[in-house]
Amino acid sequence: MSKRITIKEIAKALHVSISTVSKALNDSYEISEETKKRINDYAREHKYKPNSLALSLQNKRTKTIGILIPDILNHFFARVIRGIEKVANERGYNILTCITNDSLQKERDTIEMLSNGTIDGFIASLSEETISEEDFSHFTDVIDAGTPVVLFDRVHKDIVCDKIVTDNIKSAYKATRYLMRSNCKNIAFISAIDNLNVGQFREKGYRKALTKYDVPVNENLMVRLDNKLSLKTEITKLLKNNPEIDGIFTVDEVSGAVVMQVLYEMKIKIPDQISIIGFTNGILAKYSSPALTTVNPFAHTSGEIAANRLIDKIEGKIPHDDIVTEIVRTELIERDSTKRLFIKF
Amino acid sequence: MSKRITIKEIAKALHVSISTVSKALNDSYEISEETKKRINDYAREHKYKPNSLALSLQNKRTKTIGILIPDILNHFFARVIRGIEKVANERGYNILTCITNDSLQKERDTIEMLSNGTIDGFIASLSEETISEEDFSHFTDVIDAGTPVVLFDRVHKDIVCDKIVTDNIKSAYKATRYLMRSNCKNIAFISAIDNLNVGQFREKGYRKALTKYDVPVNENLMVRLDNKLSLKTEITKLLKNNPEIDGIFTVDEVSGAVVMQVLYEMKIKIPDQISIIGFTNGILAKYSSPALTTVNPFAHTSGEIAANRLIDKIEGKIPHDDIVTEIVRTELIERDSTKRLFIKF
DNA sequence: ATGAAAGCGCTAACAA
DNA sequence: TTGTTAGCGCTTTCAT
Repeated sequence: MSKRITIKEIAKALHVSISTVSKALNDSYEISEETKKRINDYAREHKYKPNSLALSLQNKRTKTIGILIPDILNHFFARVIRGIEKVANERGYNILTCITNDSLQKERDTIEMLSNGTIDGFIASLSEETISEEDFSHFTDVIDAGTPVVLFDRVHKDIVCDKIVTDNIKSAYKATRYLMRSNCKNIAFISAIDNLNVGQFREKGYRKALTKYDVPVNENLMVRLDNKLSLKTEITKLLKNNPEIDGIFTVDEVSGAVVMQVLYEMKIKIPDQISIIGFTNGILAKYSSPALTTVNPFAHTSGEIAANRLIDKIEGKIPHDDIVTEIVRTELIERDSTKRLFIKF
Repeated sequence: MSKRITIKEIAKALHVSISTVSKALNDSYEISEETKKRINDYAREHKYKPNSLALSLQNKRTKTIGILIPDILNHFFARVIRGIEKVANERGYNILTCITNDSLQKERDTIEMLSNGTIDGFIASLSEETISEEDFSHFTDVIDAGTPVVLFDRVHKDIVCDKIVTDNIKSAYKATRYLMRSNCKNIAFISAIDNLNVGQFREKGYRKALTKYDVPVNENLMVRLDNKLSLKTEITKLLKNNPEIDGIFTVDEVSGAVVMQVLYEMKIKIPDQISIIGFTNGILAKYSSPALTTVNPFAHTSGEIAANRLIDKIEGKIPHDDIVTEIVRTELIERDSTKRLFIKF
């Protein structure tokens, strides 16, 4: 790799000892201004860069944090990464992004691979498989070993660590209520993430809102899938079989878009005939036709919070046993797939 | 950080020397089977993991590659990362993802930060600012220092290194030709990336196709912007002023979606009245209503090629001065925003 | 077959 | 104010 100059070479060139150079470079009070200047000048001139590996080996910290996300094509995760990246950067940390591809094995391997001094801590969102298999030993192991871990979005109660989650129930509740207030009487529920607890929380919020306003929950109006494979078919079926539907709440990014595609094909007018609210404020929502009203989960903020929390732990600013679950609020972004309301949301 | 067991501790516990342990763990022929077994058993039992920092310091290689991308929310880049991640992983490398946010300074800082032993090589796509400022010293410096660099998508001729690029001219040519073959007579061109060379190549392809088929280029039918700020306004203006438009070729992901939004608002039928072909096969294209016919740049493949190339260089399988520019072909994905053609594309 | 010692690049306690 | 030395965790000659 690069033929960089080392402290040793500077020492030799300037006829001083290695430690003098080290101290001078670190602006130690022990070294005379004159020597400091000589050394620093020489260092600058020869583009000296401390070897971070050696530093890390010494300090027992690498100033990098490992991020584990199930999928980088998911807009929510991508935004979270951005948030993490931002504060990591501000606080002098690098991020090491790893994609688990929703595989338990990959998640395990990655953690294994990185917890040998490569990273100071993890920020992770659990893979689908991990959640369904309920195997968390790889996480509990590193946590037990003293590595700080912050989980976000897809978390699990059996993993004891800091967590950053979206206020799923409440946002789903509000979204559903919004549809009711805009006069929808038959509100469908569509999920392609029924296998994830976040999906179930959103369902809970949906049910809660209906119940609260004395609307009986109609199970026929609910599509609950574990993936997007049969999404289009199921949605089409739902709409064909239930022409009374006048509102739809979708709990994942893709479902919203697919609903709009089906409605487009069926030539159903949005929001005149059917109103839609989606979840996740990604490009899909923003750039759809019409633009989709959606719950915005503040992904960027979540990332920032997670990073700050983790770094605080790493740097010992927060004791290890101080464990919290932070709930990040959401907002509803009103666009053109719902009728405008003039009462406060 | 984690209180892992070290080679030294194993040595002490088993009353052997450090080097014996090291050799045993590396399955050296010098060590007796019996000792090896004792040591390996003990290591396994105590979950010994070699400290990768120490290894890297020793070997002068870290087995991590740094990725620099302008924006993670861009679907193309996200897919490239996936491709890189895949082969990196297969070949035992980690990836360190850094987002430059299209800032020259950030790009410079990141390279600076990582080229001190943290990474073995870079895979990068230039930031907008870097391209417009034409300041590449940070790249040439690391390249001169011997660090392998592979550039992809947004590259520049003044940086001498391996490059992986999409066949922009040809794909734009084909897309435009496709529109002509589907009987479009007045094909508009829309770009929100006029500041990038990739955008200009696509424009070149568009012009080339028209010229080739003796259609005069009408500059009034071209919208060329440096960003998406006024995109919607300009597109609306374009369509209002030029009702003869019956085909649109957009060269970036967002433009395609915005065109569809405008068309939706203007109640223009796709593809009956206007056909559209977009660029970048992201979710936006796949899930729009109607689904967008688009040029698919094989982002994942590009990532794989870049990673393989870089690792080959790192591992010395390819000499440093063997420099290539790999052109990755594209495909046209026919969906519902264009009329079906029955002649081969 | 095993171990002592040097060294990767750096810091820091201690000596001078 | 400057230098010596040990050590971070590991590999690798070179003895033994």
